[in-house]
Amino acid sequence: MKSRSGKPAPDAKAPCAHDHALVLSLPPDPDALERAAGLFRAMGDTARLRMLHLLARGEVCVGELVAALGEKFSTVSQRLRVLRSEGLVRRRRDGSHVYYALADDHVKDLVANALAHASEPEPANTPTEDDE
Amino acid sequence: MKSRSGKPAPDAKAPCAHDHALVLSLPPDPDALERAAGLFRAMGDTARLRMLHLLARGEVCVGELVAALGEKFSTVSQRLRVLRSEGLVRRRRDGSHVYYALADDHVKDLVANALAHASEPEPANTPTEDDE
DNA sequence: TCGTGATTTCATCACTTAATGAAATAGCAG
DNA sequence: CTGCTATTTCATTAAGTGATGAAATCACGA
Repeated sequence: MKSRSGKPAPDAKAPCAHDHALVLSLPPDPDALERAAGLFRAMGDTARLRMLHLLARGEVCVGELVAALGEKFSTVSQRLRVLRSEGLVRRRRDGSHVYYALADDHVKDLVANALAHASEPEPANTPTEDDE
Repeated sequence: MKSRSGKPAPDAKAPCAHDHALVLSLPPDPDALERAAGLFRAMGDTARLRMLHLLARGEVCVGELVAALGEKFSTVSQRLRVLRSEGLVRRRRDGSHVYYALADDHVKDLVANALAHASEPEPANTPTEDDE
């Protein structure tokens, strides 16, 4: 009994069923604001973002991440802790190995969104303003 | 050779025309990764995120922001500088007043997305895993 | 030009955060 | 239990970041 209540049922096709316009017109709930900032903060690090990008393909165990990134175990583990504390990644244990993956498609979407945005120069914006 | 290749011309209706799945399957371009992290870093601050949320409704001049947030001019200005350096906000000068607004709908989407995500507890995830 | 309101820049200081080696913990095979 | 591999936790240290007052700009009207 949460969202999709009074809405005219936006069907199940949209990648994200949240009512963005509504959220933005609502008063900024301090708690949600803080959590959202926490999400961004955790993603606001090149190394961590790279990890998220790696995890976007699917489950990867810590050792693989260490190998793939060429970092120390403790470093990778710390980063994973941060990501997990913000609910960005999910953890699964299999024997002596621990597998990590993105928590949900929402995260995948955020990462993809930002990377796509960062990849393109500008979709024809800032027409004639002083820039830089 | 950029995006929107096989897409049937997404016209001006979709909120985001990027091919997310593609971006995630691509090798992590260091440069894009860094810029994306920069975006998140700039948004990863409660105060700045609150400002973005405010700006999501439309143009606001610095003085209004100062009044609305109850902060000092220099503080607000510094935050705006950070947001602008990451291309998150746009600036328009009108006489002695300066108006700020979100750079594009992409930013609006990111903010709304994160706030929506942060507002909901969990879409039925981490069923029986150790949490915390 | 001078004065004033609006906004930005600068230097500084307090606070936060990331990387890291060492030590601890967990799971498993002997 | 012992040893071994996989992973996390801890404490420390180095670097990064935000808020802020003072000074500098900017635009405008007298």
